[in-house]
Amino acid sequence: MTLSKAEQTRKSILNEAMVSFNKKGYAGTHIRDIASALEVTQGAIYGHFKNKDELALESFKRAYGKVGKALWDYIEESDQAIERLHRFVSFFARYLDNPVVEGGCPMLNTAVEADDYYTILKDEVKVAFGKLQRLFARELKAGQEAGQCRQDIDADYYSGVIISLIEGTILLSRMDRDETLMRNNMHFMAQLIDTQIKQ
Amino acid sequence: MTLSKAEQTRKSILNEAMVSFNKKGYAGTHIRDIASALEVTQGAIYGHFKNKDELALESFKRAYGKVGKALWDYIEESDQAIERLHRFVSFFARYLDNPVVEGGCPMLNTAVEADDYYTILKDEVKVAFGKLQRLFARELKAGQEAGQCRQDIDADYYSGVIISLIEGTILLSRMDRDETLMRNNMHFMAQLIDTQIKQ
DNA sequence: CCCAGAATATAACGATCGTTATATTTTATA
DNA sequence: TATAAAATATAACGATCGTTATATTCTGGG
Repeated sequence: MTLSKAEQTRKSILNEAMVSFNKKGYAGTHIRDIASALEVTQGAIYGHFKNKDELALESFKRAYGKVGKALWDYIEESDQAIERLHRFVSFFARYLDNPVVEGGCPMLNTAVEADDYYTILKDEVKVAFGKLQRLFARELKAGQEAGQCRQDIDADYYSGVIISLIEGTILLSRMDRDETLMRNNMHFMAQLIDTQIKQ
Repeated sequence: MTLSKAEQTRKSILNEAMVSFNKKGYAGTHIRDIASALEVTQGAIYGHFKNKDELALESFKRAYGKVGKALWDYIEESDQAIERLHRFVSFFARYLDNPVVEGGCPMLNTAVEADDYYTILKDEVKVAFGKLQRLFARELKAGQEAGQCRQDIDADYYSGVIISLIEGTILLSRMDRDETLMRNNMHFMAQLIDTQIKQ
């Protein structure tokens, strides 16, 4: 499992690019900056990636893959349906001070910039959001089957609400670095789980 | 109130810039594109605005000013507290197909890109979000004074939840142009007002 | 209607962008 | 350890960026 020299280079490029794209966006990220930050040349980058588009796409995939894995690992620490839903939500509280990828939520950041133009990137963002929504819905349905969640509620409905509220909260709370909004909204979602979802 | 020739030019530049910044962001917007779209020269633009930063700032102010005015006009059509809260929320349903400014919510778009770098722009976004949050909270408090909203709830708490959920919903629903999420979340917020806020 | 001053056009600057052709160095293997 | 191939460095390309100095055109008050 030891990486070759070239694979290490590729990985370090991808890591640097991932952070840069997440912090500065597509248009604000420049190949030269990534190269000089790593003390390699632009030629080295183009040896590993066809062009900026491919680098951006791979960077985003890596970014949301990291988020998904960290989220899943956190959820998996419990095997109780309600607790797992609480963990799904509270996981994102860390996005204020210590996001999985520097610069905040990659899906949020990429969604905004990719919206009208970069079609390939936008399609990948849709995939990522789809996975996230299905993940919460699946957990809720599992809770229903386990008799711990109400049977008369629509899992997809609540999944959409929760994901929207999480992303909105990350956006707003990052603006003024005040913990109040994050804490309030986390409390609201916890209440929502206990009063409307919990059996 | 008739505008001079020069004032008309300035206004048309600002309008074009406002849309471009809202659709393509700061880094993705170029002075040349604005000039050629209006069939004026770059010199004309620099005659009216000091530089790109000033143009971006003025554009954002104009953009969220438009949003605020349209929102306020819509709310003002009713004088019943609960109805006004419902209008506050439902106003943003239009952001799917017909946003106030082409390209979606200016606050959402600008917040993401301005987050880590463009300090002046970020400060203005904070001002805009602050106004929006205070507006909802003020309406809720008015409802409390009128005896139409519960006395034991915190207006600022619910204001933060609602604004976050609105912005998250705009983000998510714009991704796949599916009306379902927008409709679901609008329904959720309406329920929230009727069951937790309404007296 | 004239003409000073404002508005706009022209043209170019230096910097920087993404990308590529080619030279050099390094790596992995025989 | 020799060597072909892979990885990386060098250097430059054309395009485009924000900005500005200057020339020209237009506008509104006398």
